[in-house]
This record gives sequence, structure tokens and C-alpha cells, in this order.
Amino acid sequence: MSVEPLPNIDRSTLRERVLRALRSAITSGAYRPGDHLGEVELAGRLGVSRGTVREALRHLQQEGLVTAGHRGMLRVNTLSAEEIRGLFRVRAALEGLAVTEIIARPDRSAAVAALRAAVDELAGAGEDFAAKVEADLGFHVRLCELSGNPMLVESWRHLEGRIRVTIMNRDPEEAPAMMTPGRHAPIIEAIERGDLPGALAVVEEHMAAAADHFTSTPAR
Amino acid sequence: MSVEPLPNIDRSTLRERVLRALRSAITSGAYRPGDHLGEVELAGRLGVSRGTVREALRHLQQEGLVTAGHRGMLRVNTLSAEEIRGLFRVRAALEGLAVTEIIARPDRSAAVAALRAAVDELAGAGEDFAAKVEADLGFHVRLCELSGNPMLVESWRHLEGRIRVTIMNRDPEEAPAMMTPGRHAPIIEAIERGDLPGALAVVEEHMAAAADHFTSTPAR
DNA sequence: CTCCCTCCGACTGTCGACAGACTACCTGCC
DNA sequence: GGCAGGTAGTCTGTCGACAGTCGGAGGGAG
Repeated sequence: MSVEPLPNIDRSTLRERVLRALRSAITSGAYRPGDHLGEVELAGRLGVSRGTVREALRHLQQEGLVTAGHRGMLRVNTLSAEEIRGLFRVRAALEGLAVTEIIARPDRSAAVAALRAAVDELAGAGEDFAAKVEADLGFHVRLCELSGNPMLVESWRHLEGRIRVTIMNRDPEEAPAMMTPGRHAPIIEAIERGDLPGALAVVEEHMAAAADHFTSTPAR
Repeated sequence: MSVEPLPNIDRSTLRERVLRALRSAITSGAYRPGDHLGEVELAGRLGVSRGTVREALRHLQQEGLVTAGHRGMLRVNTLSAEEIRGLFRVRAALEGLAVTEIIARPDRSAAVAALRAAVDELAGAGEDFAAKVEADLGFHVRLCELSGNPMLVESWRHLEGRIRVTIMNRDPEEAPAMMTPGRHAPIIEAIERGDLPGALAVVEEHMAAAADHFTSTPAR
């Protein structure tokens, strides 16, 4: 009998695929903040039933990507400057916990190597804006994952949608300044030194700078 | 024309009411961790359609109260000891941010008064286990709310379901030791003194003790 | 010209039904 | 007696339809 590799069968439900499609459409900027997301229109455009779209939209609502407006109508979420500042303070707290746990772990050097690889991806993204965003967020997710605390990852991911709309709502010309290897390297170095206070301060400063950036840069 | 007070009309959707009913049923212990939650059975018991129950269940899944088992079947979530420890470390990080922001605010004394009121509720709960749980969680939610950072509250609430199943999965005879006014007062005192490092240490210790408690106490 | 009433269109809320997939059991053959 | 194959039962996945509610356009009365 043949042992040829068979293609992996996609076992995801239709709802999951619709969810990914909608999330991607929003975070890629195809839908602008404030845009109305009608169930019938989306269902027709995606070729699925309303119920399926509805479940995906409800999921995105809990993620904070879309928000309920008048009469339950859903719109792409818009974050105020104050919300953005709060969001990045929460991120600082979560990622501060991440570096705390990483430094406390015995395999710290492995984590450092993984983080360096993530920064390399960021450097290799070149001028591709979308790739830069993915690499930047990839670094921070990796940071949380390396803590070995799944609940921390879960909490961070709960904020991910809001982070993405914040980034995508800004002028792509302005954003790259935040997503450079140079802004992430100090975090790794502090972890490598085992310098917990220093690492916390760097993370704090990183997030404060990002919050400043996204609240001062004009929305596109 | 009469200005008599009219009763408030409940504008919540059926889905929201089902959601609250299910959440309450789980966190009150009516359903035990691991119990299967069938859509048809719940729909029949609640007298609503499957779709409505389904949406509520999906919401609870995102909250972490229920988890998908084999073939998409949902069950009441069970947290491992490791997950509980991670959960309380994330809580410590979030509530640490809360006290940080409270201490930085100009109206710190108002926050102190509000927190004292919350502790009084805890003291007044007497021996009623459910009331104690509500008062305890009420204190910690209040703590987050008083930070003035809605995103922080949102993140905390995202963990609330998991916190509740952790509490309710323990023997009610053992739990009250964690939920005393004496365990919460030091947090308030440190905030009142404006002692940020002290407040952080107290929160950290509070959460570590809770995690120890819930991972050493036998599941009922 | 303005205001009010009515009708129409659009959107979400809720429901019942069909289909697909997996389990467990049961039967018949070796 | 054991195993392969078939077969009912049960659960979720997905769909289409009906109903309720709101906003706005349009027409008629003052």
C-alpha cells in the first residue's frame, strides 16, 4: 500500500472560516472603523447563511473588533485616544508579566533565541507594511507564549483585535517607526541579562511610546 | 398628564437572558465541571430555540466557562492546577495595574472610600457562601473600575468566568478563609498610604495565596 | 410652508427543519 | 466465540423563513 503523503483535510467549520475571513477583512483595512456590517450583505457576499455570519460577528464583537451600535447593528470598532492609552497600559502589564516569568524560567536562553528569531523576521519584512505588522505582533505574542502561561496568552489575544484596529486605523506611512528591530532589541537584552527591573522598564517605555504614537498620529 | 413612574421595560434580547441564565447556572454550581451541555436539551429546558442557546453557549465558550470537547460538544470547563496558577498570576498583573493607576489618580481618597464600602459588603455577607463570593469578586471588579481604565475592566471580566468556576469547583467549607475583610484591608491601606511598591506586594501576595489555596484544596 | 400621519423598506431577533458525522449496538458469517 | 459489516440514534452544522421594530420618504391637512 502506498504511503504517499495525503493532503491535510481542512476540518474547520464554515463558521470558523467565515470568522477568519471577516477578521482578516477588518484588520487588513478593507472595512474602515465605523463601517456598518450588515448580516444579510455579508452573508450574500460570502455565500453562506445569515446564521453563520451572525455567529462569526458575535465572536468578533467579543473580541472587540466590532461593536454594537443602534438597534444591535454592528460596526467596526473605533477606539478613542483614552481607550488606546488604557489598552497599551494593559498590554504593558501583561507583557511585563511575560518578561517576569521568562526571566524566572530555567530555559531563559532558549527564549532569548526565539525572540531574536522573531526580531529577525521583523528586520526581514522590509517595507511591506502588512508583513511588518505581523512580525511586530508576532514578537509580542511570542513573548507571551514563552512565559509558559497559557492564560497570559489568552488574555493578550483577547486584546489583539483592538490592537490591530488601532494600528490599521493609522497612516501606514507613520507606523513603521514603531516597528523596528531597534525598538525590540532592548527587551531581549534585558531578559538575557536577567535584569528584571530593567526589562520591566523597557517594556513599559515601549508601550508608552506606542500609545503616544497612536494617539498623536492622525487617523487616516 | 401623569408623571407616574412607569416600570422599566426590559429591552434585553432573549439571547442575553439565556446567556445570563446559563452563566448563572454554571457559576452557581448547578452544572459541574465536565458536564455536557447539549444544545437540544438546554433549548427544550429553557423553552427557546436551539439557535438562541447556541449563541449563548458560544459566548460562554469565549469567556472560558465552557470548552469544546469531542466533535464540538461543549462541556463545563475544568482548570488544571497549572492553569489556576497562571490565571492568578495574570490577575495579579491586572490588579497590580489597577492599584498603580488608582494611586496615580488625584481622587485617590474617593477610591479608598469605595473600596472600604466593598469590604463592608464582604463583612456583611455573613456565612452565606454565594454572597461572600459575590462580595469578594465585587471588591476586585471595583478595584479595576476605580482605575478609570475600561480596557482593564474588560480584560479582568474576560477572566471572570474562569475565576468563578475555579471558586465553585472547590469545597464551600474551605473557601471562606480566602474571602475575609482582613485579607483585603491591607490592599486599601497601602493605596491610602500611596505606597505603590507595598500595594503591589500585597496584591501579589493576595493572589499567590489564593492560587495556593485553590490548587491545594480538594475539588468537591 | 410646515407639521403630522401613514406606508414602505431594511435590518436584526428568533425559530424550525434538514443534512452530515460519529457512536454504540446488534446481527450474521466464519 | 469473535469479528466484520450494517444500522439506528444522537449530536452539532447549516440553512431559509417569518416576525418585530425602527427610520425615512411621501402625501395630505391646516
